[in-house]
Amino acid sequence: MRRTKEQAEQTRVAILAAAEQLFLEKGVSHTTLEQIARAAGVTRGAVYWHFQNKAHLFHAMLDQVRLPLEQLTERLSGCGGEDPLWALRDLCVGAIESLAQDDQKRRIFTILLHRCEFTDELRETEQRNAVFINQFIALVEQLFGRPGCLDRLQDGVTPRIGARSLHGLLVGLFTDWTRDPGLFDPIRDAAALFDVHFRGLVRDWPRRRQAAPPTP
Amino acid sequence: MRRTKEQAEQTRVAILAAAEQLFLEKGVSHTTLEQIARAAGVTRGAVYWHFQNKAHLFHAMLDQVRLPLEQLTERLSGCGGEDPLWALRDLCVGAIESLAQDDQKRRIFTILLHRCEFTDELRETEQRNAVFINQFIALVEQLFGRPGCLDRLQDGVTPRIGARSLHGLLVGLFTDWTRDPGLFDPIRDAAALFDVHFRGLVRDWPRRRQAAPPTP
DNA sequence: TGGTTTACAAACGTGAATGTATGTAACAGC
DNA sequence: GCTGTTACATACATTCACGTTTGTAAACCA
Repeated sequence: MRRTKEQAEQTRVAILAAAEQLFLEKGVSHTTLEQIARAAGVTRGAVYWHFQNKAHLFHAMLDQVRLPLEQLTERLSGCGGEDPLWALRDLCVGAIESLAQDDQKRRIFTILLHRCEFTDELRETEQRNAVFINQFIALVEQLFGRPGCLDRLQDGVTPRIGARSLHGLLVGLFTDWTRDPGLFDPIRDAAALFDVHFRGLVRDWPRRRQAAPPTP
Repeated sequence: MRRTKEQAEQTRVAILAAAEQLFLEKGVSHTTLEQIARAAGVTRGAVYWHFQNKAHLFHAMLDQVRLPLEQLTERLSGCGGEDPLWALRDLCVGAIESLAQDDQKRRIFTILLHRCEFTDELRETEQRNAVFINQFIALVEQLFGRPGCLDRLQDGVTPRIGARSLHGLLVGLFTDWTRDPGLFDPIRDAAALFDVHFRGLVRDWPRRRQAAPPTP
């Protein structure tokens, strides 16, 4: 019984959703395509029609969340008139907060950090991941090196060290919270968790964001 | 051809070493006991004699590094006459530095962070891991709350937030460096990476460790 | 409206990994 | 020196997941 194009797309997302759930519960390599198909209400035939194999399915799943994330990061390099250090801080805080608000993001990051092994078959996914991370670090490092920022860094903090420590904190908080969502409350605590670090990075880091200067 | 007791122990460590190497290369669930056995120069019979199954083998492998780690952490709660904040800082720096010095530790942590999925069969391992992490966080939180420390924390930094952010940084640096050992040099950079954070945590964090007061 | 292609379902063949059961030679104790 | 046990090797049975192939009804198009 052939479906219409919309129905086909519907089963595609059903497969993706089922995979997401099962990967989260049982781990990527312990989840079989048969289980995914059954959970999506189809057979393995449908899975193999929409995706080449499990690795491609996994890749497609990650794309749902990586693409918007990359856009968000690129926005930093533009960074209009406002303080780029505050923009960076807001980006970090927002990233943690969004974990609590966006259930799909939470699931997918939990899978990425705790439920998959980066081995040969996922090597390509790992590479793209590494590229994104390196771009982020390079961007932050370059941001810290800007004339308006560099002189605001604490003594002894180089752009290189600052970028790497900040990314470490970001990744660590992602890892910790996805492992145990009870460890802290993203909405309430994210700002404080990063402000600790920014106070170590930036001289005279304000305790609270000062009001924006009135735009004439 | 039965072996003597020492020889038997020798094959046991050979199996553990082979598993360590293969888990690192191919991921835990993508490594078969047959491959481990061949790499160790034995057959699956030997593996099943020494270990109940792959999960128990994995568990035994982790014990090689977790047990000394737990001792190290517990030493913090004692924390003799010296400044407990500096002791904590040294513990963190030393943890990162030891990654570069101890190859086995580096391999096992890489496996833990990037080459295994915490699923049903490793649930027990995951639990013990979580217990250790929670103990570490609780210990740091309690340390920050001590009379001699609490008043040295920066305004707005609670023991709760301080402990969680510090652990986040620690985990993130582990994760980042095991993913890409070229990202920074543990020996050269570990101190700077943590000092950024400690400056955000503690008031008047010294740029360099001042000489210890002369012991009378 | 008839042929073509789509979107799957069902069936097939295959290799591989697991756990267990059995065999066996040598060590360790008496 | 005999025996029970150890430290494995070998053989076996079973299950399971994968990839491919074939079948098919319905949608899409001319």
